[in-house]
Amino acid sequence: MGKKQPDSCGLGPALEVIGGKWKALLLWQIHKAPARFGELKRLVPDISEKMLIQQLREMEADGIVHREVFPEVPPRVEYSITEFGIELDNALIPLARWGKQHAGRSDGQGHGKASALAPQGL
Amino acid sequence: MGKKQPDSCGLGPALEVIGGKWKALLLWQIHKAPARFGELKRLVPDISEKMLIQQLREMEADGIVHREVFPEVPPRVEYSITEFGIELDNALIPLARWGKQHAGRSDGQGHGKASALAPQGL
DNA sequence: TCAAGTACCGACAAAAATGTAAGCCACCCA
DNA sequence: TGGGTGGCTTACATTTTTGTCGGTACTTGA
Repeated sequence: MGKKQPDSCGLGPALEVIGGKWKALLLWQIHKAPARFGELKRLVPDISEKMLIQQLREMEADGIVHREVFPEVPPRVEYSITEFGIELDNALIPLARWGKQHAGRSDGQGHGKASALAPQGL
Repeated sequence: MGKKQPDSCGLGPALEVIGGKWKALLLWQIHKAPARFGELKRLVPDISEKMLIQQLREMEADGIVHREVFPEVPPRVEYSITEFGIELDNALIPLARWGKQHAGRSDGQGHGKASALAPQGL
């Protein structure tokens, strides 16, 4: 256990970092422009606050977004993409392109399991 | 609902196709060489037969792998990668590279949720 | 006849991811 | 004093995903 198999590519770590229902979308938004909590909430209306904060925290822990608190009044927290996040974003471009090109083959629904992993407008 | 948001990249469809715990690993194996059911079971020992067949079926439905039955005795079923699958594979290369390069920053564990999405030796 | 191999199917259950709803704290405005 | 905003936190429930285990149909070999 914990042992890597000899034939491993780097997809495991990568999918851990952008996998799930929201991360890619959030990275995409934050990449377009830094945004504050409430702003992201508006940009991605279907996400719950719990998920939003949770994903943001994980992305911060993974070093792909940066969180900055401005001790103003009213309080302001801004999330921005890091260098590391930009690299990830670039690495995602070909994949996004593939998805875009070939979206809509057996589209509409895939095979009845379209909700938990990456739905929305990604 | 079901309406696409104006600012959508192609990651949604793509992540539906290779997201989850096993698909990337399976695609990776099948890409290296066509393989039969039992062979894949041996190559990816931790997957259950149910998951194996389920993922293979979905990947077949998504057009990234091809399933061919040889009416021999004993029966033989071979899974191979399609053109479409190869394109996906290529689109995954940068992501894999990113993951490989940066695996092991806060590694060992990410943030306590390392099992369901892409674990193993990807 | 019995065991073993191949490629599955399907009921059920555990685990993981996501959602809901309520509340907290600090501050402003009226 | 009450209500509103911003950025959260927490407990609990639901949905999705994955796993376990047993069974099927066929055939070869002992």
